[in-house]
Amino acid sequence: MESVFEIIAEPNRRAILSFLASSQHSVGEIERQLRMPQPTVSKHLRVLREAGFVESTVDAQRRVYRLKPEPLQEVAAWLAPFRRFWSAHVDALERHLDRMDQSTGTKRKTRRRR
Amino acid sequence: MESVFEIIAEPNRRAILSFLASSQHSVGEIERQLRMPQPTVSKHLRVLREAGFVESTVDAQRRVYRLKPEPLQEVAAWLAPFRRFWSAHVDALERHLDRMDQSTGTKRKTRRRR
DNA sequence: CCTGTATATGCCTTGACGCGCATATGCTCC
DNA sequence: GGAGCATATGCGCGTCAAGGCATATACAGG
Repeated sequence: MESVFEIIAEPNRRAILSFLASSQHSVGEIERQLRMPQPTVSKHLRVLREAGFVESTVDAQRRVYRLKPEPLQEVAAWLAPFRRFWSAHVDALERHLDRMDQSTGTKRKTRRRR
Repeated sequence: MESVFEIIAEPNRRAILSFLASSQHSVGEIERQLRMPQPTVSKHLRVLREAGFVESTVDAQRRVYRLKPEPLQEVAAWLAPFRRFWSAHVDALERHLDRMDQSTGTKRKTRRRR
């Protein structure tokens, strides 16, 4: 689990990050908001913390987690070179994002009959 | 292998994408440039193709692959909400990226100053 | 057709990771 | 200092994806 990309490959971790984007939260708040078992939350937070995505401060028995920007900026940095490329394709994107809201079924049937 | 994030979690696939960002290339060119076995290249290209990251056209026996923008834009879309949050932390980023230059092989030559 | 080249696919093994569950650690307050 | 809450960690299991290798398909030219 070294690269930032592997870290954000996990849906629950992305959910945690998005939740923390609004403001900082305790473990319990994350647990309730995202409806995942507490050990799961703690484990993901550990991964995120060790990768530098979040940091925590202690408030009595609670631990409050907040975002750290660097790793996500690293993702953005990798993404940047592609931006030039897609400026030409802007409207194709909008159609794409619209389409994939409900369909997660990524099954393509490239049967070539003619 | 459903989400775009899992797709780009694989280093070889990111390498292929980055290579294709410059221009389109055949499978053999990718194979030689990135020095990976041909079946590996084909398998990753299959994944990328089915996820909509690339498309191919046939040129005699060759298959020429080129980028499609939508999935990467999807990543950018997920990343967008965090951007507001970073703006405060800009210089912390530069330090971070500077530090990880030699570990990841990402090229960066930004000089910090104060 | 047959050979060589370019690309794709199938099978197998291996290793990593996420989860559930139980349990441990830590802190607060009475 | 003991009870109770908040969070962390250890363990075992199932799953799934990546790599290596062999092989299959497709196409071009002699």
